Amino acid sequence: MSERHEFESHNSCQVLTTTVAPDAQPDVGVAQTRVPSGGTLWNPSDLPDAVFRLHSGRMHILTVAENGDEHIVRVVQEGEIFGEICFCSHRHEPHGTIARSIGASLVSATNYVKLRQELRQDSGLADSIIEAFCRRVSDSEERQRILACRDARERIARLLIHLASRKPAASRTDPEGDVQLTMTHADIAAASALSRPHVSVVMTEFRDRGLVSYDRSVPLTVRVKLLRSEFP
Amino acid sequence: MSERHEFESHNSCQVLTTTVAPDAQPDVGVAQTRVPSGGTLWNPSDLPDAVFRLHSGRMHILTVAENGDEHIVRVVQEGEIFGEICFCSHRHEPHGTIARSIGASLVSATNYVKLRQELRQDSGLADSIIEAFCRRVSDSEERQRILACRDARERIARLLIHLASRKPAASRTDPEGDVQLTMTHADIAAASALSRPHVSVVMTEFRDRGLVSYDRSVPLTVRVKLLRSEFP
DNA sequence: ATTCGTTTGTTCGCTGGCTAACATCGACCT
DNA sequence: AGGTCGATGTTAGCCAGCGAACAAACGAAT
Repeated sequence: MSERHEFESHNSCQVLTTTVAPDAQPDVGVAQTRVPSGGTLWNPSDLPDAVFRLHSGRMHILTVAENGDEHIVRVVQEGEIFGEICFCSHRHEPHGTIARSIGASLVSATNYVKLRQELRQDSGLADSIIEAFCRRVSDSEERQRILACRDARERIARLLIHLASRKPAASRTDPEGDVQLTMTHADIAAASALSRPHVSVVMTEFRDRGLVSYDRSVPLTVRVKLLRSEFP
Repeated sequence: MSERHEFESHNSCQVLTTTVAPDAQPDVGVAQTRVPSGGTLWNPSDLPDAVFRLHSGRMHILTVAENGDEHIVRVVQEGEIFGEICFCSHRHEPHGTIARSIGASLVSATNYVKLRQELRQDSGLADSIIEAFCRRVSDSEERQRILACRDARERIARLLIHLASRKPAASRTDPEGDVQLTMTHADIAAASALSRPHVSVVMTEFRDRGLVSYDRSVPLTVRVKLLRSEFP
């Protein structure tokens, strides 16, 4: 691959690290590696030259700050493609993330040269990757719109609607269209760029108005239709 | 192409509309169409089945609200790929945007079936498209980070740095690293989700502190290094 | 020159959300 | 049981930024 591109930073090409192709076909006849529970598939010092497919299990991609704080960048589900591909001149620098297996996982590995060959043969793979990108960009742009709201109520409402809509249909069995989310007020605060106390205030108000329901030890349920009608 | 994916909305697959592959090789021997100044390449009622390459000129992709308000979604530069590709079940619905030529433009057209064929033959094209996606996601995520800043000064500073960094190196001839941007305070306000008056206040302050320079009829110059040192 | 529209500068009162601080609840451990 | 820890509820004071409103400066059109 050529080195035509000199990105200002490594960010632009790090994107694929966390881009997934949800519906790519599982490879047949490719060697699979077993990662034990809590094991790492790569470390911050590894070079970004590998692409993986998760056949079973679950992986967290996370950054570790100097003080040891961990931040989960992405959760990889079964069947997804993930890994480190780098298109810029920083390709030969380590990437700084960790891929940790939650439970035992089965993965197969390849590299970007092979991936590109596969891309040319398997048009379904290309579709999957392009779709994954489209989803990712669409998600990111929606979050921008949410953060651009100046009203806290609206910001939280839109965030909840967005998160609920993004949940795969399989996990949304409720006939009313209600969706369960497992996140704390602090998580909502972080995602909406609001303070945690104010999130609690607004959420309490939403609960009183019947837009959401939750309690200590009762998970958050979002009444999507109601929220949508109140925040058009 | 299969119709495996049923997106919740049209948004996820509309992304390619405005995704560009900046460094794709110009086609050789492909028929080129001339679009006169102010002419449209597509209209809101057209179906999203075409992909274009802009050989020369400039195009605006914009939405038109009911009241006639226009909103520029993207500016397409020479050499970029753009158009309407749709991977979901909404493929046969019109897309609602207009592509208008700013000055006379020269474009060549294809469709997504051909594009995918080309993808399999021309690995450089795949690189370009993947890189374009990576840039786009990276940009979008940076904007999220900017909007998440609670302090107006920091928000504007980061936005200016971001916009300056995104400008192609060719247009940044200044040895000091200063970058010129052509946008009004209202534009900055829209991009940073702040009120226009407050943007003016902060910008005046920045100018007094020498972080930027501008005046009526003098374009905005961003002193990137200075800004970076003040807002780490 | 005059008019018009657009961009920028500036002020003022108001309020929404922040910070800080603390209380309460429930789960989990031992 | 008690103790610990994280999540949630709640309040008080403060201030950054909003909205509204207006003035000034400039360009373009007539």
